[in-house]
Amino acid sequence: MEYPFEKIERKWQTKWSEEKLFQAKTDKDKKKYYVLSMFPYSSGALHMGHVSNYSIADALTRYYLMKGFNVFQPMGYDSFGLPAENFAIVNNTHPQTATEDNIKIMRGQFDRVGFGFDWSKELSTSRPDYYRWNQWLFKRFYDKGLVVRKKAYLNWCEECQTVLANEQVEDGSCWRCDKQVVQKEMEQWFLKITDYAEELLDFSKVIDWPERVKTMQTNWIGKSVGTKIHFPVPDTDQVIKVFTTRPDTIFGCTYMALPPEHPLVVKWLEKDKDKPGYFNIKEFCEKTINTDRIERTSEDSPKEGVFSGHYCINPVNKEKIPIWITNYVLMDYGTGAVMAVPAHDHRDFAFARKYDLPMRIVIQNIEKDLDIRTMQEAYVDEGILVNSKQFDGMNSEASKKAITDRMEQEKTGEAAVTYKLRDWGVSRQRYWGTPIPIIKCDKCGTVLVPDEDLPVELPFEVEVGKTRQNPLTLAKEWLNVQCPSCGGDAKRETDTMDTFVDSSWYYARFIDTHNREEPFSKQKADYWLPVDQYIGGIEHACMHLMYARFFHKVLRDIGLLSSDEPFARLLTQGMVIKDGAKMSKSKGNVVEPLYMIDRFGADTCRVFMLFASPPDKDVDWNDEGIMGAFRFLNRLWRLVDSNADIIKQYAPKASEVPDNTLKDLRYSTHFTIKKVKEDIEERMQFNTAIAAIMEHLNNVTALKEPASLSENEKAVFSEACVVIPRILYFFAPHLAEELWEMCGNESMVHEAGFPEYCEKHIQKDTINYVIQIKGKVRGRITVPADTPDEEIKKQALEAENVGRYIEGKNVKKVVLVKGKLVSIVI
RNA sequence: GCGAAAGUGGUGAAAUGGCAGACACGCUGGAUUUAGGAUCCAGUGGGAGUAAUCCCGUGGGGGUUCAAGUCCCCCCUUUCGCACCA
Repeated sequence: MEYPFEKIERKWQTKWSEEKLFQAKTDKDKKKYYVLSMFPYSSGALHMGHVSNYSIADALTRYYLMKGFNVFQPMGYDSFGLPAENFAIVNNTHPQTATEDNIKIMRGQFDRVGFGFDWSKELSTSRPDYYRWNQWLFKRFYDKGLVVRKKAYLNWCEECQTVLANEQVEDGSCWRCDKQVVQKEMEQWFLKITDYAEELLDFSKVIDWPERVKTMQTNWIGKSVGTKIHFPVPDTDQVIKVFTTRPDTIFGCTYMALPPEHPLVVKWLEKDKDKPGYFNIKEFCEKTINTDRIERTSEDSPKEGVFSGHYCINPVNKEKIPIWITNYVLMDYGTGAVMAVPAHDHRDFAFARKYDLPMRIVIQNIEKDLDIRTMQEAYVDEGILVNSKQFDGMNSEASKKAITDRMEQEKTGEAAVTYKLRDWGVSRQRYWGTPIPIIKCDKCGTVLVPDEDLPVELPFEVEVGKTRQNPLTLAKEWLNVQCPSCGGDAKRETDTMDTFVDSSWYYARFIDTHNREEPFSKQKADYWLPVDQYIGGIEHACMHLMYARFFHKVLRDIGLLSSDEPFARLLTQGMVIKDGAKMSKSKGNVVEPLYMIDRFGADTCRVFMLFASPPDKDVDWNDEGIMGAFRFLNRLWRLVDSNADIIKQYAPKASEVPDNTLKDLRYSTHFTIKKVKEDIEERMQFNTAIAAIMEHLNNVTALKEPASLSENEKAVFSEACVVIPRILYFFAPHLAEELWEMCGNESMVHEAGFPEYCEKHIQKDTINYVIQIKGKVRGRITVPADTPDEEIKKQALEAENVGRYIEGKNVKKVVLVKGKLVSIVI
């Protein structure tokens, strides 16, 4: 009843594996196509999102394989990280054991779906032969000055007991466990991604990335161009530098705003103990620093502050202005100081009104004169300068440059650029990650582990989860080492690397997984990279994808490869949705891929996932929907199964048959080839390609009793059937191979290549024209394809049902759209 | 608040400015019996009509055009991202 998918799928999976079909070899004479799906976390189970993602990638892999490309589609596991450690704690096992077990399970599941992965290049980031190169690269970054150790206020997750990068904080909560993140001052290792901020803004070297992702990264990097202005503190050698995008408002600056973390404020807190108001200031600073970051930086939290008792000098007019300590200035943006211009900035306005600080209008609105006494809000738009001495009368735009130029001459300021992007803190206070290859020696300070001592392996014998502490700090044998420099007693760095380091260059390791001498050979990198098509979820737009671009550029700059970008084309695939929500255990709407494969086969699952919606949109899973895909494959099976003899005998003869035999079916055959090719290559839209194949199958099965056809007709029928495996291969590869064999072929489908269509079979000799009158369809005619334009128009005017609309009316114009319609204007 | 994307039948969705709803699900009626989540046939946006045919219809309102789901302007809704960024 149902086609024997289980037997078929096992048979062809074995065959592909035996033939090493997907094992890629570096071959300069062949055009390469590197397809990569974001590798999964080693959770131990594939979910529908994976099946959807990998079905897209596999379709492309097999399509380009058929087209004769040297395709490469590797797979591996992102296997370091907190969940494994937490799992191990709960289940009283070891993260390594749990991870390796999970990988075995997942590999088994992958095999069931039959994806064309090159398993000879498999990697797993938690294995020393991978993470030793994390350490090696960390050292190269260090040598280049891209690793720094800084003290900073960092996002700390109490639940996970670790620091998080800004990118890993979502709405103030940990991206892993959802617990509120707190601020904690710590010393950390940072990678200087900000050194590459400018280049990361440049997307000219990628071929095709979604605009959305480019915009998200651009906003995240947050470049702004402005001026740095120096405000000296009288009677000291202190200078407060501020960054502003509005130097045109400098004459309106009536106070200086500093955050409590500002070094000057910290200094004052130490030495001003006897000054009046000290207690107040100290209390305010402590309260503000301890306020939750989200609460403090939320736009609608009230602006508060306290006068510091100190003043500074506005360099343009030498005015003495008070310095306020405030809760609305951030230490880690710009210079950590703001020149407050209440008349022209919303925040400063609110603050000045609250504390009754002076305001001065220096930008006049061209349309409506501003008046301090009546202003309800700051005027933040640009305008004409007033109260600005020699700059009066200039417009904002011109004055920005003029004022900055003047400051540069007087050495009181300079043009400057700042970014929102912060350096990437990579230290994690947890066990299950790459050890940072650093030794701390009391005598020599920070010493790098020599290359020949890499990898620094994670000690296996640790007490994971016994305390809240990082187990590495308790692993005495591992922790205590000799300093490589002086030979004295020293200790290892116990922080491990953020797992995003692992995924920042794995696409490059894949091309040379087993290289023991270097992370990958440059020669191979220059052939295989960049990845031609990268596929994964949008959630990585500002994290993984940006880190990987950063890494790639550094790899280039240290001479390991030559390309500028890691991923030439990026597809962000949608999520799998069920009952209006993302599948998740907590919602109880999870569909297990293995259950579906058991019931309907891997091919049906793939076809359904690809058919349900275009790849970049969410897929709506519904249990009825998959039946449609299953019925389609069954109908196809029955067609070939019951006509195999005819197809075997007559398929080779199709090209010799007169063109007019079963013309419509022939048209369907060749048109479908064209449609599938264009949908994949030009639009990467698999749902319409599959719909076209379904439609073609409907056309073929509309022909009843093929056995009673004439010889020529049998040949055309056979051609129509035998083409299907070749255009279905990348969606339902197992069934396609089987059908192809049933049709009498000994080769595998990809060897036959993607079929060519014949232009002459998709030419129609009669054409249907729609006749529109005032934009509405009022009739139709069928004319021979070679009918002259004038004749078509003439016939259109005479057509049935048209007469009653144009009778007695003046026909002003007749528009002919060749091959489509005639529009009559009356 | 700022920015981006989207809004089409009962459902998932199709439509280089050119017949809106391909393909599929679901549903209705019929055939068949092997009673399976089977197969086959017919129908299926709303309304009027025996029918030919006609009217209405792509979130709402304007506009451009012989012709608009598609292009332009305004508005509404939803989703996503950013959010005191000086």
